[in-house]
Amino acid sequence: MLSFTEENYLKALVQLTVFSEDVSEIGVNSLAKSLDIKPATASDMVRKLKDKSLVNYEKYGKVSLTPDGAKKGMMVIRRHRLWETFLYSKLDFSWGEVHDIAEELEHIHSEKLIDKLDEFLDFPEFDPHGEAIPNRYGEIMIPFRMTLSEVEVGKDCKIIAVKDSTDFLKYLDKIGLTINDRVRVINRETFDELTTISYDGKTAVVSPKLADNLFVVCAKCVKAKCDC
Amino acid sequence: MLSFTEENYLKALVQLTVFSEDVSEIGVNSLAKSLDIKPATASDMVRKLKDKSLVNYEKYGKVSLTPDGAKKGMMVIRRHRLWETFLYSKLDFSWGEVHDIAEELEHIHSEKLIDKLDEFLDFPEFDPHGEAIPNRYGEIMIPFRMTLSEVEVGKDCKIIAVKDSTDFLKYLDKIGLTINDRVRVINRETFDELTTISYDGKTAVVSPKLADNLFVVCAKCVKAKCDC
DNA sequence: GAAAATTGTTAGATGAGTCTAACTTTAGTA
DNA sequence: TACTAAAGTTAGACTCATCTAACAATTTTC
Repeated sequence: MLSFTEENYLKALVQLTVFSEDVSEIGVNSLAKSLDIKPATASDMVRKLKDKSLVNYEKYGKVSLTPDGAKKGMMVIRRHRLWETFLYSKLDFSWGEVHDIAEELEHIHSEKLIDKLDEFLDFPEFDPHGEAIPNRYGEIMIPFRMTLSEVEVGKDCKIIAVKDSTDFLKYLDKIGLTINDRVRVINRETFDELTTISYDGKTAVVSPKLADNLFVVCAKCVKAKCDC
Repeated sequence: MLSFTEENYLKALVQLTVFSEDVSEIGVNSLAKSLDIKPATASDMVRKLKDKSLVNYEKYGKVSLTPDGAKKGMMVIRRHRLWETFLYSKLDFSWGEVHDIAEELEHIHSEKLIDKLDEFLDFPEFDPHGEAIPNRYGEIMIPFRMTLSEVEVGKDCKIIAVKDSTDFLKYLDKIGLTINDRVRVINRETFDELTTISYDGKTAVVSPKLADNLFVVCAKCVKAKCDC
């Protein structure tokens, strides 16, 4: 059984490699930085993970996950995202609150628990931040993502995820936009990229900064890339 | 913030003192035994807990909980029992499976999480084993307990708890008895104490051994001691 | 009340995960 | 290419929770 700490290393490695578009290996320094520990500590731990065949590594080289390590890291992420979904949709926590609690819950080991939780939540595909949830085999659909900035004028779309910064979330609350909302793009100025949208009977003008941080899918086909 | 380990000590102490009818202090040896560790380890830890004002202790003396220690231990038990209830009633786990998973879940710290979970479960008073769940202030109603053996012939009662041994649970499953069932006592032989009961349209004759291990309340007033 | 049994303490060791400080290797640049 | 900066490693130390082995205090029993 992996320790709490080992799981965190694997999770970080998945996030830094599997979920990164171009990087599939990474240095000890950046790994340490992402875990907020000293390189010396990470160096030791990477050796330990290599001994357990969870990572590939040679002294002074790069770190990458073995298939086994990737699967185990992916399961931590599965647990994290399922718990976040539970907290958000069943216990009524806000977006901002779920992460820290899920950081603890993700280390509860029972596989049966997670599969039952998955079923209880009706096999959600995305967590409250719109991140895809790996299935019980550790497989994940990484969807193409379209932002509100990319939606053509006249089209309808649906918000599936948002950039999770406190200020941004507060602003969204204020203008009454939330996940799963349907939004129509009414106009976009070529001069300054200000976008006029309508949703829920309201109309608003939003900045490109906001539009860049709202991830959406086509309201018709529910895809990020389509010809609708 | 208390460590996983410290919490387990406090939990054990609550179980050995607060929940014990006559004992309110305990020796290092029995504490060690109940935690399945060596007395030497417990001895050290007790000193540490004393330094944190969680227990009262003098060398070669007895251990007892301070009010602060008792409250913190009680909260671990609250978390444990609420999670057990969640696993049993929402995720459809069996009685026997919930304990081990709850042993891990009980150490998730967020107070808000537990209060929300409590609300989600509709403020249950008893866990699936029929044990009372402490409230958010660490207060607990320890009910008088009546067993099926004590119910007078002709009266109705409701099963609120069972002795949790695998064999016993299997037997209950087989005869179709479960928690929350209403049972009427039809007859009890003075000779061998065999009790005839009816429940759910069925009739069964049960041994004193079984009847002693089924905890019930009066079906009318939902109390263990009553004049109904 | 002294011997035996039980209970509890201390000292020293271990492994996990972390740190700092000093050193080594690799990579980037003038 | 040689120097410097960045990245990585090693050694030694610390904390936490545990152990074993030896010893000390207390309680029980005859």
